[in-house]
Amino acid sequence: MPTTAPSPRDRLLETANRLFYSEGIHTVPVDRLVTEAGVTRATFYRHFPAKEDLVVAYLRATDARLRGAVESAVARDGADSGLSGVLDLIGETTCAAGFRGCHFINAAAEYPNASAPVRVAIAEHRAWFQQAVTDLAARSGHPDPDYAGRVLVLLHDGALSGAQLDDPEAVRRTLVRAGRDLLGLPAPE
Amino acid sequence: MPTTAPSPRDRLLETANRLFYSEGIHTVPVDRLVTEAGVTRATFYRHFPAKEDLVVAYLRATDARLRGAVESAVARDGADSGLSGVLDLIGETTCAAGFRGCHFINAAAEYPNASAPVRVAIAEHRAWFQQAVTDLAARSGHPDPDYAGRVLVLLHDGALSGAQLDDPEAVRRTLVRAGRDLLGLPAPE
DNA sequence: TCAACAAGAACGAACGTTCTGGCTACCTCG
DNA sequence: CGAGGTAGCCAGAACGTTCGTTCTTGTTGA
Repeated sequence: MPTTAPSPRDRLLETANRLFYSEGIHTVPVDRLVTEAGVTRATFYRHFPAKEDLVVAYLRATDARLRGAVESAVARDGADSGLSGVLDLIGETTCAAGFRGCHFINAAAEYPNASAPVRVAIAEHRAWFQQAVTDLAARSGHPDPDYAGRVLVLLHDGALSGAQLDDPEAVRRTLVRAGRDLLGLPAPE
Repeated sequence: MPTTAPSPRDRLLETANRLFYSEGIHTVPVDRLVTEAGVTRATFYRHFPAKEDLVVAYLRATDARLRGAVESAVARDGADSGLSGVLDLIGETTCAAGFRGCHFINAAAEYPNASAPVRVAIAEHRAWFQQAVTDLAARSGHPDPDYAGRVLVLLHDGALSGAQLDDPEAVRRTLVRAGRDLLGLPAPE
């Protein structure tokens, strides 16, 4: 039996995630969103006062999904610190089909005003990730976890940009090797 | 005596560089461009058949400027390989006032179609930079210049994204330290 | 009965682009 | 030298389209 159909709001969020990520935000009109989500304009504006509110909701949903993915990757690493799992996760992400860079960096390019709600959501996501990898570095016994965390963020951002514009597989290999070198992790089997 | 006034085309390019970079491309209408450049619409469309042609010209002009900046940084390094100078150049760039990330990565976020002329210009710029730092790594005697070049691009892209969204000075320090670690350069004085 | 939704028309603003008309500088050819 | 043409530019109106947002009406299900 089919599961219950997702609510209009969820369909809008799912459509927003697909279209905003693959085609950009300003280039996707409300028309496309409501058509492909199978809802009417009235329904759209009942759930989101304006298009920008959907953008923020889209980023927050993406943030929640990524937090879950990192948690899983860390858990998969078992007794290890989790840093290796996070490196692998980034590498897998950048090589996935339809990959088009970082949801948040891309959105920031379209919202230059640093105090816009969109930018607040971006800043919150980045602050979480920075803290998460710094904690992992500390847990792994790295002598300078703050530095290690910042390097991981640097490599992460660079990989997400490069994998979209250059050769994704080469970027993935470089990321994993450089991450392990810089963090003092052993080479993979 | 004042130098001769720049041509309408040059004023358009200069205005495009300023506005596109600081506010994004789709968010800046042709109205703003012609008003702030002090030209008329007719003049605009005489030099550029469409807005997208100005975007491409803006990216190519930026590309030329960056090539010159890297050349100067390498030359400043004197007898050294030039890698140190390039690292410092990136660090200075990311901390400059009005910095808003990479011209090319930002533009790519607004032009998802990988075969668009804008994306071609972006690819050409990235191919040049990749080759340039790889050459420098080879000249410095790095045992694996291809790997070193790719790491430098990774760090560069990450720094440009991070400096815009996080603490620029911390990003700069992390970039220089990580770059020197990987390249086996001595720590700065 | 009421709130959520479908369907679609409608609105005002903003967009990229084209057009009309007049002014000025420069080149050409007598 | 000087008349006449040509090309580049200014000023601003105009066009057709698309955008984000609102409104109207009718239907469904709790």
